[in-house]
Amino acid sequence: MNEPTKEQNVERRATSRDVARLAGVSQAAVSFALSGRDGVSEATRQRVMEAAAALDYRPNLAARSMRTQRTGRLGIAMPMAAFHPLPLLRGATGAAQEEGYVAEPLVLSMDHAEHESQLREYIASGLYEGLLLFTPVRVPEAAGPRGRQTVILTSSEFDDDMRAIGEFADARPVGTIMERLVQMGHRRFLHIAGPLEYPSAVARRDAYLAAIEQFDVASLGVIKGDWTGRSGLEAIRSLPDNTPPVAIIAPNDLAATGVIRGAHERGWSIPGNVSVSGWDDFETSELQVPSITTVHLDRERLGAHSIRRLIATIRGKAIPAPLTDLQRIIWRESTAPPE
Amino acid sequence: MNEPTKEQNVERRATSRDVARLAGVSQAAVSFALSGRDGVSEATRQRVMEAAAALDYRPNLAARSMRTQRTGRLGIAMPMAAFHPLPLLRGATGAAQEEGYVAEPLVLSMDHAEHESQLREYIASGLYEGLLLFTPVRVPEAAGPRGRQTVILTSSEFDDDMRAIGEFADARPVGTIMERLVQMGHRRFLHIAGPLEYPSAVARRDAYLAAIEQFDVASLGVIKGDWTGRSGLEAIRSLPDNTPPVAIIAPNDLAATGVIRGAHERGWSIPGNVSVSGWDDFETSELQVPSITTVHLDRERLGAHSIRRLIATIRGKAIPAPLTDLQRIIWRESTAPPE
DNA sequence: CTGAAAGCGCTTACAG
DNA sequence: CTGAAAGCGCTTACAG
Repeated sequence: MNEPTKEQNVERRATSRDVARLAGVSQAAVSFALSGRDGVSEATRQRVMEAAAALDYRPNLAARSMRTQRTGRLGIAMPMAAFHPLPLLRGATGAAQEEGYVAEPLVLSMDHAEHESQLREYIASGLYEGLLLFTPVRVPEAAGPRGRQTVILTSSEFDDDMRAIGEFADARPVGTIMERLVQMGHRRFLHIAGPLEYPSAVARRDAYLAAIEQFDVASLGVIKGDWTGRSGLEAIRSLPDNTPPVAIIAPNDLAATGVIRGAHERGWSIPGNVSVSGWDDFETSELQVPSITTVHLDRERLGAHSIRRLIATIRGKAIPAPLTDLQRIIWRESTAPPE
Repeated sequence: MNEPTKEQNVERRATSRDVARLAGVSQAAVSFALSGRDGVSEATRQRVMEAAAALDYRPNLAARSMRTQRTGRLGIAMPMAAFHPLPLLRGATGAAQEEGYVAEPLVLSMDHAEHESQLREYIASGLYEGLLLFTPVRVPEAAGPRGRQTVILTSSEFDDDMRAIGEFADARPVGTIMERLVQMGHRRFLHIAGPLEYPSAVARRDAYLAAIEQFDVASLGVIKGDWTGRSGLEAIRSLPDNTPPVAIIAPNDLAATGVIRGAHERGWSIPGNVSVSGWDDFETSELQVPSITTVHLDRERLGAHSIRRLIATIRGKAIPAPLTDLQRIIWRESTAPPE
């Protein structure tokens, strides 16, 4: 541990005082100019900007945080099993930075049962002004430190947000996929649902049931799964031997991969006897045999939008308009007319 | 923007002063007791601990950072294309927290050419005491702010670290896999290498070549790939029609998936005509048909160890002993005796 | 529009 | 072993 005063000898990072000195103005003027506040002449603002650039000045976040009583930090809670978290994180951190925040992922354990206590701890730490939750956990109100609330946005709110575009906006690709499959000649469907704690899983199941009704086709059932590949495999194993050709709507590409394996086990051809669609567009999905029809999600935009929504909530400003065209269906070999 | 003094009215988070008051000691005693430093009696220490617990006291990190002139932040730079980043992040953040640091991922763009400038920016920001680099980028010395160095640990150092266990420790599974394949009857091998900017790709290629020599078998070549599935697909397409049964060592499961698709295209059976091994143990790998023989990596332990190594370097302390048993070969359907 | 000053919460050298 | 004090760099109310 060095004594800080010693380090004064070393060349140190420029402070707002240094900028003020170089620009020939007061430290207050620097602060006002840099934050874009009124009360400083254009000429002064200009000189401050130049001085700041010349010194490569960057505000000390710790000092700002202490003075403003805000941490400037946002947490993004996601279960360790999350798929493709990096694009979402990149979108989120980029959008956060534009607004002067730092966003960091809070990786929750594999065991879903531990999520609530982990989240409580993050809230209690008081480190985060806001939390984005990509796990369906009920968080206690006012679990934060006394006197400072942590703003929490849950994935169900995103789902609601997306749904706002139209009915089942988030799950709309389900209907679109089924419509096309019906056009191909499919008359029998099966849905493997995700865990129903996830609003997105509920929305997709509801979209599935709505499409069954709308297109007047048969549903062989809705099997409750859990996003895993095993749930897809088990679903196929549970079908009777005399199952006729069927189109399966799986909750993601992993479960779809399990479905394909299960069909192989039973000697059913894909897509001849069984068509299957996934969700998420894994990197392997376009290469597997058969390649998997899936729904691609623009995670980077979703991350950026979610953070902007969180920041708007923190600041009490208007919520940004919901995103459109976030999802895209990719047709591949795992779906075809029934034989 | 609220005026901070107003918030004094609201119930606020306990400070070290509050703890001192409750424990009936000085603020200095609280600081000393909590940091475990000498110069405070056991009885005092006890009272401080109790008071801190009663008030749910947590030190204000911004204030500490300002006083100590340290940010307490570590960055983990990883390309957006990284596989399974969350377990590694969880291991890293957990280990960082134990040492009083906060570790955050810095997600670099898809375009490798941008990595260097992105890293320069992170270093120049002065926000990070240390950086862990999971991208093979040469970073300029002393790119950090004047007077405070950012400690940087690159993935090549991890590779070196792992290799310290024995020759090619990191790549040792390559030799083990090939030995077993030779025992199965394989005499012809092919290696698809990862991009050779990655020390791990070089190590695996070298391990491959060493095994070819050691077991006195034929190598059909080393094809330079880039971790993508396409590189596996292209590798197969480039082989002549009369290619005899061969065992392929792919750089990861994604490339192995490409190999399998390529073999299908050409009408070659897997694993009859072509055996293939991957690396990384994707979630889909055990479910694909055929399931993929692979190398599983304990990313959580790797993340924790890498961070401990970084912190030890920052503090000028002894580097922790290298990890063993970080990798595990998983034998699956994609490898079998040649037909 | 500017300058001088206060204070966020912490750690640590210093005097007792 | 304790207490009083300084100071990290910032933002902002206040007086001019």
